Amino acid sequence: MTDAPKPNDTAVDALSEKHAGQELARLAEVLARANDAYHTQDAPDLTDAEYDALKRRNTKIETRFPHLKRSDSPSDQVGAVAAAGFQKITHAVAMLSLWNAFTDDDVVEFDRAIRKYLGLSAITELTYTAEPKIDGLSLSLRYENGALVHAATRGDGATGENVTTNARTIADIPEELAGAPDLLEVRGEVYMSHVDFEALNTRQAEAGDKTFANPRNAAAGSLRQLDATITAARPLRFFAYAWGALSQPLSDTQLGAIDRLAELGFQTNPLTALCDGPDAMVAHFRKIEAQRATLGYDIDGVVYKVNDLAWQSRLGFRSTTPRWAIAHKFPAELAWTRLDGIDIQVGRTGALSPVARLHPVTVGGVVVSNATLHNEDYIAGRGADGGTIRDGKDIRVGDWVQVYRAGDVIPKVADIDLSKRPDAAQPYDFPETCPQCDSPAVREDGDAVRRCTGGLICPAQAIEKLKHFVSRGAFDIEGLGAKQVEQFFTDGWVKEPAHIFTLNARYGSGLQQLQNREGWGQKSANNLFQAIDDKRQIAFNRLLFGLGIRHLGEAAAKDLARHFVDWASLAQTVDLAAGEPALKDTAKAALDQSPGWQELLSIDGVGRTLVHSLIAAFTNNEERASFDRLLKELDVQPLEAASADTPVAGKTVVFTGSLEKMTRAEAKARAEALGAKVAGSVSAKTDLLVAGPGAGSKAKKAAELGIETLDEDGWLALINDA
DNA sequence: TATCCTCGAGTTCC
DNA sequence: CTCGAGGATA
Repeated sequence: MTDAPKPNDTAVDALSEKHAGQELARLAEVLARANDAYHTQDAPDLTDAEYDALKRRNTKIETRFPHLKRSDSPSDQVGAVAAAGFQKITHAVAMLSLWNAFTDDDVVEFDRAIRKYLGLSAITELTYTAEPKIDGLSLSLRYENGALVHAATRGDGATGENVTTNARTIADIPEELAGAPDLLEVRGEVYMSHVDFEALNTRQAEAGDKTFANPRNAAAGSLRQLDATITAARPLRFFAYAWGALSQPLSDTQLGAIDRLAELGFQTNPLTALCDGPDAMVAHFRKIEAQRATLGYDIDGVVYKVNDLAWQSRLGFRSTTPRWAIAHKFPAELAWTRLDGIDIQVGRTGALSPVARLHPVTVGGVVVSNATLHNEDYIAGRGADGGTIRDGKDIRVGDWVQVYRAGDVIPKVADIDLSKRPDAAQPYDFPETCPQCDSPAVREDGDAVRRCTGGLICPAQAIEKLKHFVSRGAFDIEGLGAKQVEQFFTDGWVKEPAHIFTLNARYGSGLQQLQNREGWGQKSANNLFQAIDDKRQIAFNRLLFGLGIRHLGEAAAKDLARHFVDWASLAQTVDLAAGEPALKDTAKAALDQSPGWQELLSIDGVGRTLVHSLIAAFTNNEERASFDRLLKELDVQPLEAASADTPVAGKTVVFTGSLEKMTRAEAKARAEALGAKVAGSVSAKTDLLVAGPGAGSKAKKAAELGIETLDEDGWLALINDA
């Protein structure tokens, strides 16, 4: 496959405009035929490498003659896949992201919060490691009995892509480890040095291939090559800085563990230091910042971690980040450019979101042409950022604006140069009707966003709702992403979720024929129908989340699914509540008159706003009918099991009195990590009371209700089995 | 009632 | 990733 016929690259430069047009037509035809062969038969007529080479040639001609790009250009094909892509790997231990610090005060606050959580006094010794945060992409390497068995990208943190073959080509990644634990997952960053990046771009340019915007993209692009021989030719490097699953600890300190990784043969960062507190951490940060330009590779900050691993494990994790680490980021890069226009996007809930169309400008190594403008007040210079960053100046089309990438990702407007404001520039007039459906767009009292009132009449809302329905946390149908949903909607095939499940019956044969030219063949159509059928069995919480009811997110969907078991009982209770007067406050006798509301509000995490929203959705005839049509197609399963198999899973625990071996926050977090629910007061629903010294009324009440009660040691003994 | 924390919704670029 | 708002808590 590697010695596929090379397209004649020099010829592209020599191509006349006329011949370029003909060549694009030829490539469109050849690639379409290849796609068709790939999707409809099991025997592709081109190898992957040949296919890639032709596609690259096509892109190259399009880059040279942009106006010749065809409407059926192979570069825009939806279903066109050159190869199957990478397999998924589920991380044994999730790869989390880090909480960020932007100021010195944030670092002091980090230290303070940790001391508070652990119950340490201000003078107890607490040291941290500080190391540069490499701007690359994280990788997890799994070694069994000293041999590398697989390498996975971070992905969404829970599941990544299997890039083992590619990782093996990186010199810094050992194939074998001597003296390592039987099981060891090493985590670190794949990156590219500045010199290697420049050289690679020069080579790419000479070969007529695309160049990379920055070393990070070059590293990411190189690691995710389907052809490992390409990865091997790219100068990637690797720094190890953490670990996942282990059969035995590497050390009892963070620094010790890093040293151990170095002994095992990994590169570790030489600027890693031990700091005895916030002052030393900030000092090290300044030192690294001063060396930033001469390091030879990109970094975007400094990472601090609690050095003592026993303390790390006591601190544990918030939902997506560890409590024992933080990334201190360098100030964001800024760039000036012109604001060419303001467009309004309409979201799933009807929210009108203004987006800045910018004259393209490079910020932090990436070309930015859009930026979020949040909402009406933000443009007018009111609201949080408006006041503090740009002194309340309003944003006008034609302005010179300074942009930055918040958290190095989301482009935002930081400032405006009033001296360059065109005389004709007018304050932005925020639309009061939906730009998509002309329905009135209203702002409710105290609300920052203006919303289209069109509901499902509004095509934008309908499409966004469908995209949400097929999204990852909801139905997650393979092969049916945002692009496909949008296409099906415009074609009139799928107007609501139920239509996805009747697609085959209604358009099965039509789909196979009609879509042939657009990248769908019989094979991919069959795959899609199979993927859809696979999701007819769906967990109740995923269904609820997928419906796209306002304020009903992933967490609330789980809470409801846990309480109601099935659709019918939820619907019954919501219908009941709909017939009752809305509850204004929960402490009144009115509760007894509104059993529906009472039941819903009794669910932890469900408040009045969500109940209103549920009632609105269930009493809307159109929406209710569409729910019913959908349910006919589905086989709804109970809530997905959480961390089962712990002694306290699913139990409601209450802590009272003073705890001596851990703080309250710590106890709560540990209990929740084990699948328990922590409540504040004892009721009939309480399963277990943990009472420390000084327990008062709660212990008494628990005794009256006959609830099991443990002291702190008893609790620790119980959970330590887990 | 005020304060803290978590969740939901929206966004960009690769 | 960030902001705003909802919900829990003191």
